[in-house]
Amino acid sequence: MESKAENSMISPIENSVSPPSVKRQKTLSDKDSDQCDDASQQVVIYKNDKSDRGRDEQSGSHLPIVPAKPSKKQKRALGKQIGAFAAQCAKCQKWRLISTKEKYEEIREQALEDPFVCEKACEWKPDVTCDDPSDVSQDNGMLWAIDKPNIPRTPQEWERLVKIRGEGSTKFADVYYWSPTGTQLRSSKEVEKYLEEHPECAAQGVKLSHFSFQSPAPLQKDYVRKRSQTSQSVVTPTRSTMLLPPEEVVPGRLMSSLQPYRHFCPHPKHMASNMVQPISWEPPPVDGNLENNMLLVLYSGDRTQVAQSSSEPPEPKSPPPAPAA
DNA sequence: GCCACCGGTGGC
DNA sequence: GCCACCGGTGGC
Repeated sequence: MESKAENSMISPIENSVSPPSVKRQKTLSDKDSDQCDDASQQVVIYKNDKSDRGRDEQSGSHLPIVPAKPSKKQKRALGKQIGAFAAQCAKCQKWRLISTKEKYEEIREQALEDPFVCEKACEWKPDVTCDDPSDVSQDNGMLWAIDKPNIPRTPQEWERLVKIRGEGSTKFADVYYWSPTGTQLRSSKEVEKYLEEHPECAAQGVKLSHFSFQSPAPLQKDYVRKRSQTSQSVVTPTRSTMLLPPEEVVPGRLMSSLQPYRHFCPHPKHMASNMVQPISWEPPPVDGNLENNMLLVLYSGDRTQVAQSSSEPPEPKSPPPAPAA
C-alpha cells in the first residue's frame, strides 16, 4: 500500500557535541556570556541501540563500526540528534535530502502552504526530478520520526536543537534553543524571560512566536514508554519495535559518511560522495492525519558511528511493520 | 561543581 | 493521553 504522505521531511541522526560551539552549556539561570562564535557542527550517524544509562543492552550489530571512539567526556556530550534532513515530494512521494538545516527549516515552515516537490531540490541537486530514485533508504540503524510542519524558522544567530532521548524514556525528545549569547532555553517561558532581559533581540525582530518547542514523534510507536509502564517494562527489540529486521536491511546505506549538514552536498561533485545511493523505497507509513504530520525526521540510536560505503542496490523495502496494537 | 539527560506533574 | 515545564541527579 502506498503511503499517502505528501510532502514529508526526514532527517537522520546527527551527533553534535554541542550546539554552535558554545563551550559550556548554560541555562537561563546562568549568566550570559558574550561569546557567540560559530563553530561547525559534527554529524555522525549512529546505529539504533538501547545503551543509554545501561538500561538495556543490545549486541549483534549488523553495521560496521568506525573505530574512532570519542572520549568519555565527549561521549557524554554526544547526544542523539538529527543528522540530516529529507523531505518527501508531494507529487512522487520520493524522499529528497535537504542540503542544510536552514533549508529544511524553510521548507518545513512552508510545508502546508507550499508543499515540497522534487523540483525544489534542484537548488542543491541540479536537475533532480521525480523520475530520479529516492535519496534515502531505510536502515535499521536509523530511527525515524515525524516532524511537525509549520514550525517557525529559527531566528538568525539562534540554534534550535532536538535531542533524542533513550528508548524507553518517558519522552521522545527535548527541544532546546540556543541564544546568540550561548544560553540554553528549554521552554517558551524561558524564551520569554530571555527576550525580556535582552531587548536587543526584540530590536532585531525576534519574537516569542518565532520559537516552537514541539518535538518530533518517533515512527517507532513504542520507543517512548507510557507513563504507567515501569522501568522494567522497557521495550525490547522485536519485529514490531525494529524498523526492519536485520535480514531485510541493507547496512550502512543511509547517510554513510555524512558531512556536517551545514556543508552537506553544496556542490554536485560532493553529491556523489555525500548523498546516499538512491534506491527505490516506499516511505514509511504514518498513522493518522498526514496533512498535519507531513514532516519526518530520521534519527538513529546509539553512540557507535556508522560509516560504510554503499553496497548493491537492494530490493525495494516494505515499510516498517505497524506496531502491535 | 556542572550539566546532559531523564522523570514527574499539572494543566489541558 | 499528551505536552509544557522544570527539578533532580548521575556521570563527568
